[in-house]
Amino acid sequence: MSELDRTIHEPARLRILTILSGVDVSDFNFLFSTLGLTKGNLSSHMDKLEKAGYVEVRKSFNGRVPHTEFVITDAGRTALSDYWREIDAIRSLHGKGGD
Amino acid sequence: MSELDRTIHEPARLRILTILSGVDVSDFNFLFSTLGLTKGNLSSHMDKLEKAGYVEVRKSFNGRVPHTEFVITDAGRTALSDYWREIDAIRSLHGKGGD
DNA sequence: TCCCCAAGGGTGTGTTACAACCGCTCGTGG
DNA sequence: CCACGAGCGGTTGTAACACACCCTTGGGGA
Repeated sequence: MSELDRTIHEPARLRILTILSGVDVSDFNFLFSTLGLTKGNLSSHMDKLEKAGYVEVRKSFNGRVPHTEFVITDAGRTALSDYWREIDAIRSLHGKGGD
Repeated sequence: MSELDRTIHEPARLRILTILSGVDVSDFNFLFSTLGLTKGNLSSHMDKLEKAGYVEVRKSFNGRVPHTEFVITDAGRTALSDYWREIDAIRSLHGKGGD
């Protein structure tokens, strides 16, 4: 009965990871405006994802303006697809006998 | 950006509701042994599901032995399928542009 | 030139919510 | 009288989210 990965299960992070799994790279502002989180909140979610090893954070400079980009890691991809597998497993609990 | 129903999103309750959606009726002991939760924990989850109107609790007596059964309500079924719809929506965020 | 403000990208704090566990209870059957 | 079914209540710990604030840079106006 492997438990769902709580790092991923949180809706905000699930959205983030799923988005990242579909693009090569995404920047702070895109996620910020897409997700409707506060910057602080987004920042701490990204922090958590980075600490879990699911995303790589790339800080660059556009001239002198800091620019933060995020890339999903292999571990992140793996964890995400495991997560979806788990979700599907739960979904298919529908139909078990139990009376 | 409708938010996921947190009542359902909790893994234990997601499993419970999904199981209930596939059987006519399920009793306390079945869920207890299936899910591997403590009784107190299971009880409080069921309480939350009942308060949300997602399950109906049927307390009967087998002779004099209390027997508790749970049935998913229409509201529960609706909320659950909405939930799966939402999950699918998130899942399909995969593929949005954002560079 | 100086001033001020906005925007990018955060940090730190506090509140609120809630999951999970434990111990207790209360009734019943053996 | 002991165990079991079923559940309640309290506690603990953690986490999300908001909010307020910070620092830096770029740009506009007087």
